[in-house]
Amino acid sequence: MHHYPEASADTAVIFDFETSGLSPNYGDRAIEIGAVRIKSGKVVDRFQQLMNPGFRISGFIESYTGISNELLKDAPACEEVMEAFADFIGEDNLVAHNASFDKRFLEAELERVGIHFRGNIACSMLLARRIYQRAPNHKLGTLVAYRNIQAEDVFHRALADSEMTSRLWLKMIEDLQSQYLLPELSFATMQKLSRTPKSKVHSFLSSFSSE
DNA sequence: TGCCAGGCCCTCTTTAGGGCCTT
Repeated sequence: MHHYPEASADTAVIFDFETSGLSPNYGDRAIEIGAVRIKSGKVVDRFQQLMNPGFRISGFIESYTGISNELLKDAPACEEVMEAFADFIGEDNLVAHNASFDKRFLEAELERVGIHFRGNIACSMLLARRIYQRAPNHKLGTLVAYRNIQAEDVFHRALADSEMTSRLWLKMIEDLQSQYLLPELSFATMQKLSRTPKSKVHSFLSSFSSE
């Protein structure tokens, strides 16, 4: 897999996992993957698949996600789905909301099928904490409302959350471009911004725009 | 319905603690 951090920020795969819990190191597995591919700011492809983790999920996860054990019973195994998702990712850069969480599951599930993921992942939450410092909080649902982004009819399903994260990602690009008069933002610049101390965000963007 | 992990980030910090996010 080759990845291109110098690629434009508006071309990427935005993805989201639903899982049986919080930690793959403690036996949790993916139960659903959803993704939206954007190219030059437009949605050009989608991926959504439930997957059977091989055990019953808790009642908490059933009600949190709306994904029942009954639904998972006939779903393909994680390994089969993850191989297909690796093909879907291809060479694109990745985005997720609170990416450290989704990255852990992506790496753990891909390792199970012999794929060592080495791509770039940007975090929309870290960016939103810098760009929307006055938002009430930086949960996906709050940011969607805060920025008047079209919501899906459900939350906590993989494709719906991916769709909303993709809209948030594009909105952040749009807001940065209009606020700092930037002609184009690279994926790498977005990643750098997500690691810039909050107090230095303005100077980072100002210096970048004058380069 | 929740507090199982872990990275980020602030503060009454660095020999640490706790809230925010994700499921």
